[in-house]
Amino acid sequence: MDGDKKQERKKALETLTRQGILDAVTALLIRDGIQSLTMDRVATEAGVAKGTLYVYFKNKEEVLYAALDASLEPLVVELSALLTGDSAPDAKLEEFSLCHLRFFDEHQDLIRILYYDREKTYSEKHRYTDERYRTSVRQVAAVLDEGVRRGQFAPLDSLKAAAMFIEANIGMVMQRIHGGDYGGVEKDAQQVTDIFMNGLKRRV
Amino acid sequence: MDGDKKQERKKALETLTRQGILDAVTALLIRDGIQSLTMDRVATEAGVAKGTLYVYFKNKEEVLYAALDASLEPLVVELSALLTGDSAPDAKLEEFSLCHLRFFDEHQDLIRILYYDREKTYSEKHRYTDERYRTSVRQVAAVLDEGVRRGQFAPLDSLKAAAMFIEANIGMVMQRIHGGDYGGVEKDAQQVTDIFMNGLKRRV
Amino acid sequence: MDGDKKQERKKALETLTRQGILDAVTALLIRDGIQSLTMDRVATEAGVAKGTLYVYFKNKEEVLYAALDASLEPLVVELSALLTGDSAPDAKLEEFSLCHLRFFDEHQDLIRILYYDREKTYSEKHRYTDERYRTSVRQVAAVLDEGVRRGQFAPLDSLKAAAMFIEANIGMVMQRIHGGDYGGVEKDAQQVTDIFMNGLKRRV
Amino acid sequence: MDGDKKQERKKALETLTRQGILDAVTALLIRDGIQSLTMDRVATEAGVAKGTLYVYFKNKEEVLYAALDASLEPLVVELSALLTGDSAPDAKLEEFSLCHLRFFDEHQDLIRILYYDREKTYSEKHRYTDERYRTSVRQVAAVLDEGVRRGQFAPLDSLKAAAMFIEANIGMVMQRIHGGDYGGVEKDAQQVTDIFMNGLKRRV
DNA sequence: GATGAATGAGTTTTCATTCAT
DNA sequence: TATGAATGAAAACTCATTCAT
Repeated sequence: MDGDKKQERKKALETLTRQGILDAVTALLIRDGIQSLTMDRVATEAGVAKGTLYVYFKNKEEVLYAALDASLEPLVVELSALLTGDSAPDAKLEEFSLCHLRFFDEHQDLIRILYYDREKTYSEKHRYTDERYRTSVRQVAAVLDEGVRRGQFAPLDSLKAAAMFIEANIGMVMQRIHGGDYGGVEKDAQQVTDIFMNGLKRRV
Repeated sequence: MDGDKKQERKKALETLTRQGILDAVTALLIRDGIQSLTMDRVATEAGVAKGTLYVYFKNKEEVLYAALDASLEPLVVELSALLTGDSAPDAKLEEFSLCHLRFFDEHQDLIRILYYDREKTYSEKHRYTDERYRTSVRQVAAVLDEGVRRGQFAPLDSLKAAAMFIEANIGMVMQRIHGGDYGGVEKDAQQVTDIFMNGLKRRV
Repeated sequence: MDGDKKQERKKALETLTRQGILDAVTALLIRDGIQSLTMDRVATEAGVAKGTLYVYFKNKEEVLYAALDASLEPLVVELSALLTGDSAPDAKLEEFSLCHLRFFDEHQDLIRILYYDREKTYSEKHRYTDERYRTSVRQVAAVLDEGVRRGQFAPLDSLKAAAMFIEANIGMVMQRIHGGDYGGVEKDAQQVTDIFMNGLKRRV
Repeated sequence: MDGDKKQERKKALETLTRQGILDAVTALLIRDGIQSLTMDRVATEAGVAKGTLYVYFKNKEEVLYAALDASLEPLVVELSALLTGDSAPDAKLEEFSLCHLRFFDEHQDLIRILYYDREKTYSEKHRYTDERYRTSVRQVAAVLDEGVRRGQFAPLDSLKAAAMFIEANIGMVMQRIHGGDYGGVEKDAQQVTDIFMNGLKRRV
């Protein structure tokens, strides 16, 4: 039967429009920032009518939410897999830095959206970005705790150290962006690792 | 002549109004965030007419800019003094952490304005907050360079490490806020210092 | 041949769809009022695609028109039959009240549609509801005229008295609804009849 | 001092704008009905900017509410005074009819707004019109009760009879409008009175 | 300087209707 | 016939800014 095929093609088309909208949002966000993001512009950029946006999304907030979600999904998934994997704690942190820097090396402009526009994007209920952030903090903290248990790291307040670590990575990314650095990710990841690994290490 | 006195009184009154407006902005910013800051509300909160705002400031952007400036001035001045002072590099970093944490311990809500609302606040030309941030990065980097020169710290990319350090401090503040921590600033500052000092230390 | 059968079945199905749409409209009208009636909701409620509505009806107005028509048809037919029947004028009025109250006792929510949403529903050309109302007025007026001719009622402006009578009945229904009365229709019909019969009666 | 004068003039001007808006709403309501009432048109009709509407009223609902309120205020006040006055019950009802007819004779178009657009105008919370209507019903019912107590009227369900009476008066107005009647108010009021007085009268 | 009424461009959102499949 | 994705005109509402007093 070709009913299935039709269904399939239809679904594909739908996804295409939806994705087109999300891409448009991301593009606009990167190009002009969140302040000047209007539904009008999104529609124009996506090449659809304004009304179409409301066919796929309930309101502006949802579009924004979905777009950020889609953009950051890969990073979130990768980091999460990495942190909850089987490697040793120090290896995990090293990987984390590398992964983080690599992602934003390829998607430099997303950092502005992710970290500069943090919180403001959403209404009070919807702090999704923040939730994602909190999850990262907790996962890193778990890794630190494991390191302490294994005697690799000195005892510490793991949640706070985790926040420090993550933010330090962000700082590194931002500094790279500001300095116009492209490439050389490994060296920078190394520096983060060096400082933190030594800083955390149990001192004998 | 009492022309002078009049002039004086006038000036004093003017300063009072101006300050009143800035205080209103800060209060509103802390209370409701940047999204819901309107000139209308500022005027109401300050107890002046809407038109008065435009007597003292060119436009909304300028009001916001001035208010943030006024709020963060003390911190900026203190950090700047500290970083460009005569202490040893490691002592400076330690002081920096302590000072940073202390300030946001007392003005917890300002961190949201300062770091979450970063960039979005201003138009392209006016990245004042960011400028202030860049200055801090440079100053910390200078301290690190000095530390390297003195052989206290291992060689490093000082700008990047500076960004890491500053962001790590911010991470600590945010974690404190999230955890609802009040007080105990010294212990947390100690953890930042511990990790970074050991991390930066020249290894023999 | 089964062409006929096919045709038949087709027609039956068509009628089913059509009726389903009308039922959906009535249900929505009763549930949420006319303000929130959208073609989208009608389609959803009826379980058909939005486009289908336009297969069976020219536009929203026609759907609404047809739905109200279908809902009120029974009452209109009954009242009309009653008023143009063979009973005596006073009996007719008595029956009218009873019938009117009974109908809206069973379909309480329709009164809102019928009398509150009167006129607003339609464009200038289409005052169908109103037309139906005018017909009722004329029919009741004819009954009154007959009563006058027979010497039962005192001479009067029959159209105006008819309007009064009909509206008085509506007033009774609304009061019943407002008071949350269910049942006891006969007693209330009796009061309408009592007042009007005595009021109209030729005084000797 | 002329500070007072200034204040006065200012207030007068404000009231003028406000009243101008309300007049515009009433005019549009009468001319085109409630369906086509848009804030845009109100602004144009009132000769002010759209934004000005929102300076004086919170939203569309409030404008509508205020306009109807202002239009019907005189009638409501007059009827209320009349019904709660010192006259005998039958005189009150007679006066009511006369007053009611007279008002709508002069403001024929308001009846459409008042009675056709009843309820639909407002959101669920705001049934002001309806509240006004309920008050009238109660006041008339009180008059009827008083008539019963005095032995002028036969015992009855006063609230329901009151609703009947009021609606009958509305029916009369609508019939007059439909018939294009102008003037002759007294005769029509007489008919309402005749029918109801005789209908209500205690029968011996 | 101080006021605050008035502005109007700009924004989000709705929804009846169309049309290619 | 039936679909439902797409449309776009129209509506409500916001708010920084101006300007006459």
